[in-house]
Amino acid sequence: MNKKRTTLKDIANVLNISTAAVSKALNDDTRISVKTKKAVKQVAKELNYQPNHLASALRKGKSNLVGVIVPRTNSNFFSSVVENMEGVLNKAGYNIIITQSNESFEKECKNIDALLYTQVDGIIASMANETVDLSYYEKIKSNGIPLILFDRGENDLNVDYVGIDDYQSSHMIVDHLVGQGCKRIAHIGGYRRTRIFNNRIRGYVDAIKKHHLPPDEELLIESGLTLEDGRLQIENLLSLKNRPDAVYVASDYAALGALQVLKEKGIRVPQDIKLVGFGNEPFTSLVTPTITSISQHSAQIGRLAAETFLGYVEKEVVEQKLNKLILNSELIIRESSK
Amino acid sequence: MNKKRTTLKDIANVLNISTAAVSKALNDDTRISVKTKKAVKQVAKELNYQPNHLASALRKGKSNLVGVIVPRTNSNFFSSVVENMEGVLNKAGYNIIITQSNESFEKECKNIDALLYTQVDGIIASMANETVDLSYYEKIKSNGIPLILFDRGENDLNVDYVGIDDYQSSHMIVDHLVGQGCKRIAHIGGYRRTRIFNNRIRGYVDAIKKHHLPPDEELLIESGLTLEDGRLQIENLLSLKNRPDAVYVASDYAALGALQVLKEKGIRVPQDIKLVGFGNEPFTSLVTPTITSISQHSAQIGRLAAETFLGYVEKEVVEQKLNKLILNSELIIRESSK
DNA sequence: TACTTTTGGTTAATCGATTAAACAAATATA
DNA sequence: TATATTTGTTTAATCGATTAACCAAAAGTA
Repeated sequence: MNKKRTTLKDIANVLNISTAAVSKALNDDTRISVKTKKAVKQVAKELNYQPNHLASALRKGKSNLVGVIVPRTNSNFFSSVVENMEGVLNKAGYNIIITQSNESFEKECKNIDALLYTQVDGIIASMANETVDLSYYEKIKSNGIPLILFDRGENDLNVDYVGIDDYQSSHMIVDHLVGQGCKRIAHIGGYRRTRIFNNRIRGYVDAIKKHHLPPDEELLIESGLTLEDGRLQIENLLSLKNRPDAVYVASDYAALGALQVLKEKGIRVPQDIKLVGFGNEPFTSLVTPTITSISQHSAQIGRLAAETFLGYVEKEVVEQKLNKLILNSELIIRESSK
Repeated sequence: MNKKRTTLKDIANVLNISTAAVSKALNDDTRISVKTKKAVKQVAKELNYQPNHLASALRKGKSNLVGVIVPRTNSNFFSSVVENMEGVLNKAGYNIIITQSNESFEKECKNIDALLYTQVDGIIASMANETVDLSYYEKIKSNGIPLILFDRGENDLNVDYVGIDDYQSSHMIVDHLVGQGCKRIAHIGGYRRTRIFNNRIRGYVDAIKKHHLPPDEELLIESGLTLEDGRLQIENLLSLKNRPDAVYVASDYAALGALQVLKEKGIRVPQDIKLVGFGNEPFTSLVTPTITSISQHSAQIGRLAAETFLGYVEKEVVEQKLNKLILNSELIIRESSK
């Protein structure tokens, strides 16, 4: 019934003043008397006035909306990143629109279009695995709104980036395994074309060298890092004449797949082979044995990405300073590597 | 540099026609000549024209945005629901705004305000556990936009609802356990005040009766259903003189907690005690033993909720027919109960 | 007193797209 | 030929909030 939302005009009519006065009163303009302000706010409450965002955003040329694109929200990492991002942005008066690419390039493009169409004031994104064509991201830049990438970010784009130090993380893992007495450490990694996986591989290779362990091509594998990939690649490693005594897997899901196979074959973890994952997904502490993994400080990544965005919109001067924030990760040591 | 987005006016100027003609051409109005349409679309592409959603939404009084509120996106259930919802809505020309309540009533209220402020055309929500005060949901209704609840929905609100048949699900579980030879089946449930948990409890009690098993108050426990709660309550059950031979836990997380304790104590699952969870979270098939659970058809719930919304906005006549869609669930039998 | 400031507003333009109403030119119909 | 209809477009109003520019009245100041 009561479909009509109350507008500034309705309030103005009640008090017999102009809509401009009402608008200013609600925004606490100094040129409006305390008395009028009180009256306006009173009537606004009575009529259950809800400002029309579309109108004000249109007029002000600013929507106070930030678009967020993630591969999927269904991992702990991304959901925690988003939650913290939202906390920071809400406090600054922004609301966020979360979209999922489902790891699909096509969906990601659609999301970007939808967000631009909604006139978001900025976009914070983590790219889909598939994404290699960056023209859609260029589109964001050419729209003149800030773009901040996190976790998965091709930096050829020349935009801000927040993530962890993957190279350094690999060092931590190898150091730990060597400390546990391992001499043949394998790495089931992602594909080199994705920057973060390339960095993990580089870190692994350099750390192996650092410890004067014999490098062995057979011990380094690239894969898609799904659970299935983990199962498949551990089989390959087990079929070697000279089996590894430790496996560092660049994703928790693949690590879990590897663990399943090891258990099925009666190979004891960590006694026979030590295992380390990456990402600190909740299940790593739920399975038996619990899996050692790298925690990516999702909360901090979320906050920093949000603050980077705010740095752009809150400053008058749009200084195009590039921020590349590389955080340290943390090695969570659990049963699988002790 | 190129901060100015191109507008209808820019296109109109290039072609020396009115903005009205441009608008109509882009919307394929029949009164515009094919020639003009072609020219307009051509120029639009050249100037990289992006329609301003705020302006058109303001004018049309319709934002083509649907707000979605979930407790958290980080479970497989909700993320799958949302994904499917989005699929249906996108096809109908709607974009969605996902918000998380983090199970907090306060956050939920803020989300509702933010969504209304953004002028969404409707809201699809699953309520936070905390939520008992429904005034904010009333606010949505009084705004005149459709409200559809799923999974967690207090139906006193008199709004549409999509969910599974919890009562029936309990029956399936008990039937299955009885079929496996169990005689003392315990239930670690949620709090009765939440409708879905109450239904699960009712189903459990009635199914026990149906099979002529002796009802035992000690075997029915209400709890918060976190992993910790699962650990705690299984301890209670184990300390009984007469232990249960099966435990039906109303959440996978709590079931996992129970499983951990059972394993720690050397009690074999399923040989000594059979275990069933609820929700079919991915980890149920990852842990050892894999956990039998109830799958909630998240994809279907998402699609149906979206379609229910479309039913409101696409029909001219706003018939306030209430839809309560109760779907059948599916029992996924795994190692823990065989 | 005469002029300047301050106070507290009002008017009107604006954001960009849509659309009802108007209208000129072309075409059809009687 | 005269009138009616169709085609293709323009004009102008509109959505609701904001804001630059303006103005009248009250208060301050020389």
